[in-house]
Amino acid sequence: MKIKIFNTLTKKKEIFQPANEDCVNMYVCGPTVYSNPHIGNARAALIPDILFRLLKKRYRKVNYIRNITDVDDKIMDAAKSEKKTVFEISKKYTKIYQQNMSVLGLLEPTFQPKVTDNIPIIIETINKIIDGGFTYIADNHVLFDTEKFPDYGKFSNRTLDEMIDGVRIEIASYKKSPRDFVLWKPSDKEQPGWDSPWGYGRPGWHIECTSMVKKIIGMDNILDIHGGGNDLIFPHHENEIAQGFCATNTKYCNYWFHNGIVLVNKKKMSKSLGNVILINDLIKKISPMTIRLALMSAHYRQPLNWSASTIDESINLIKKFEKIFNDNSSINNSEDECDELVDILSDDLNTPEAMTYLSSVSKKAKANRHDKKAFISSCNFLGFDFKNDNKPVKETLIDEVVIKELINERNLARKNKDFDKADKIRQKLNQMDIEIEDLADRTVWKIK
RNA sequence: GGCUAAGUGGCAGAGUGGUAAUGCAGCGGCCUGCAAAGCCGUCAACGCCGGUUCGAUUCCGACCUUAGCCUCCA
Repeated sequence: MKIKIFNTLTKKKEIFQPANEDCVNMYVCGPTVYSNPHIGNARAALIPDILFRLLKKRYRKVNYIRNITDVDDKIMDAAKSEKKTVFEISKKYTKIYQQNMSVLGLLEPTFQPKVTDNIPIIIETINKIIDGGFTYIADNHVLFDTEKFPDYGKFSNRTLDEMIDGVRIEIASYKKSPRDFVLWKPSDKEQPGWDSPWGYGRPGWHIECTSMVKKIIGMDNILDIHGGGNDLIFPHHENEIAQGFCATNTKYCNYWFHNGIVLVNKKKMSKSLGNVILINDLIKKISPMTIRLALMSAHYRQPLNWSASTIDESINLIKKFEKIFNDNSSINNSEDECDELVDILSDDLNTPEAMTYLSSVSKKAKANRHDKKAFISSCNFLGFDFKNDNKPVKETLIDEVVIKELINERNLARKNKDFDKADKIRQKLNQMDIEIEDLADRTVWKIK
């Protein structure tokens, strides 16, 4: 089984070959914990989740690292506006993030390092970069000198001239070049900070990832895979590559993958447009597995347009899957008959094709045991969990007793051939957002 | 302005050097008190202009359009 993945570094689809067959290391940029996670955060976590599952199938040991950035100016701003400490804010949103991801059926990463737990290694990494002569100090900041790294810009395919064309950037006066970036910056007494060789301060934006990678995989080892949203290609990952190389004088990472962003009404989500969709809001309306499926409906490198029809189609499909899954729940829950699915996913995580496959095998599942097993084990592999409460949160607010009484009343009316009354009751249930379905021997209901 | 990705039926979305999956919606039918679900059948598409080729939707080039990045961003 060969896993192919599009490598942003080479701009080609490549066969994945880890540095060490016995242990694969993958790092993915996790959230900065300053607000509620949105559907874009979910996509950025779900794609590596699928890749993680695939890698685990193939390799004995996989270290999946997803960081938590818990020091950042945005967190400081949030603390101010919520009138809480930075620590309270980061703790609160870390918890919500992890809960949200777990509800969506994501596996826990092997490591979830926090920046605040890793200040010593960050200082050590900065020291190595300084020792290599790639930095300068200005206005109490330690800055990375991009002039000293000739490959700077290669990854994101940018030159200084192009960037100056952008002109919208306000360049900090202490920078020698606009593209230089901060490794360490000073904090005042009110701000979070740590003592360092360069005074009391805190790490810049990019250095934490590089440092935590190196801490976990070892300073001189090359990372196999690094992922993140494609809006991180520049400057974040460009800067990581520069730092990562300059800290150890070795290649930083072999394979880079980037997921496309989530669009809402064909526009990127942003607070200013007011179109940010939070996981917490979404799970009130639609089930977690519906969200999971919707996020897989587009190929990961394409933008995913989130719209009413995206949701409707996912709801329809997941209903079918759930029904067939539950009808066959006696079949064991292993993942050992999902070879076809694994083949599909091995080709650059083709999740839309995987959904097509699931759809077709779900139809055949009624007829024969082999397809039943393939369907169940494919669902398991993809993390579709219908056993737990796969229901929108609003469902818990509904009074089951009342509904059951109405259904009984209606069935009595049907028995007496009083169809007028039966239809009226169905109408009433409809108004309560309850949809009913008459089966041969009973009536089932669900939330619309 | 520069860079990147993409443009496939009503919508979503695979895929391919020899005219193209699948899902939703639509239409017709079976089933049903009626619905729903299910099943069967069915209509319908490769942005535009050139080039390469026996042949291109697929390769190459120009153009148009859309989105993203170039500033914090998943």
